[in-house]
Amino acid sequence: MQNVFAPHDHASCAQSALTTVERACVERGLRLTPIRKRTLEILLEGHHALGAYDVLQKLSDDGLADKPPMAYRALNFLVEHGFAHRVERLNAYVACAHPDAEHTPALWICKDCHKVAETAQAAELGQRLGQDDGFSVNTLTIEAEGSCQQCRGESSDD
Amino acid sequence: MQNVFAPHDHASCAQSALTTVERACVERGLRLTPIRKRTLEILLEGHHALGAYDVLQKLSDDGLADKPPMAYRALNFLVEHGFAHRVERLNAYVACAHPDAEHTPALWICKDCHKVAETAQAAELGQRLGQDDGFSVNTLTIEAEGSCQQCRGESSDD
DNA sequence: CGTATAAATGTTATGTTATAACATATCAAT
DNA sequence: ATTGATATGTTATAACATAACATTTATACG
Repeated sequence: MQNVFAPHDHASCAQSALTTVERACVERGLRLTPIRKRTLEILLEGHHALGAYDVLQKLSDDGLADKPPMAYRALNFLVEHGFAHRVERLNAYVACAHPDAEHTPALWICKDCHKVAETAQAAELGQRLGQDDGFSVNTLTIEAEGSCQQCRGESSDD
Repeated sequence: MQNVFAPHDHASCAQSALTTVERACVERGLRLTPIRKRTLEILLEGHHALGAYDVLQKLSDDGLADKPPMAYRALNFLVEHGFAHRVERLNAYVACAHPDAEHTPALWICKDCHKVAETAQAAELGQRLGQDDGFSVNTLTIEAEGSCQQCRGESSDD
């Protein structure tokens, strides 16, 4: 699931993510309008974080949107519902593949291939860290920059 | 140390942080120039994150700097040397009080009082989280937004 | 001392990211 | 069909950040 850094059948990877989101929207009564759907597709083209203006450019190429608020609204919709994540370190956005309810991802940003991976184990972590100091966590951001195994050309037991 | 949310003698808190940084600069051969020193003092005025332009305004009031790059350069100096941290979630900057070598802080942003606290336990955490997936972490960002004990008006065993 | 060189500051201009505010259109329920 | 909520269209501007180059100041060393 989470090794987006490794070679994989990306077409089916993206397709399955899209299908999952489509289903989730039906289930939850959310409207995956053309702009929103296309925005998700754009993010799903690769495991890279895209800036809002990159997305806007592509939406514009498709004749779907041509002004910043349009892209931001679509991106915010996706982020709000957990279909995409904002990468704070990059001021950019990346598609999410598990649109199941709330989740607090940890994001792994490879400085070499610029792909961004996601793992899910961060939620209780924040609660736990905060607890010691009486801090009640609403949202937690965990982002690491470094290099993925593939870019380091190393074997798994390095 | 880390409970900046609780009432405390802030004048001495800020003074001691400044002194520590001054010493560290001498030790490490760094130049704490007037702009840099004043920038740190500005950040130390409270435990709040300030935007670069907020800092710039204050520097300008003091006749020390009046153009964006000046503020950014001073802030970047402080961040590079661990005397301040950038809060990614806020695009803002907060003073650090332990200028001892490298450290990866976890930042706690109270949405009510807007103070930002820092704890230090995050470094190995990143390594550990990454290890499972063969990701080699260079830098780690951990930021939580929520509410501090003081703002919740709760006792410590809530 | 004086001059070379590195570091810091000064300045212009512009690039990049994001939202406020308000108008219009579309959808969904009665 | 009317209404109310949601989404989109549009203008304008706010907020954050840096590239590129000129000038000044500090420091090192002959």
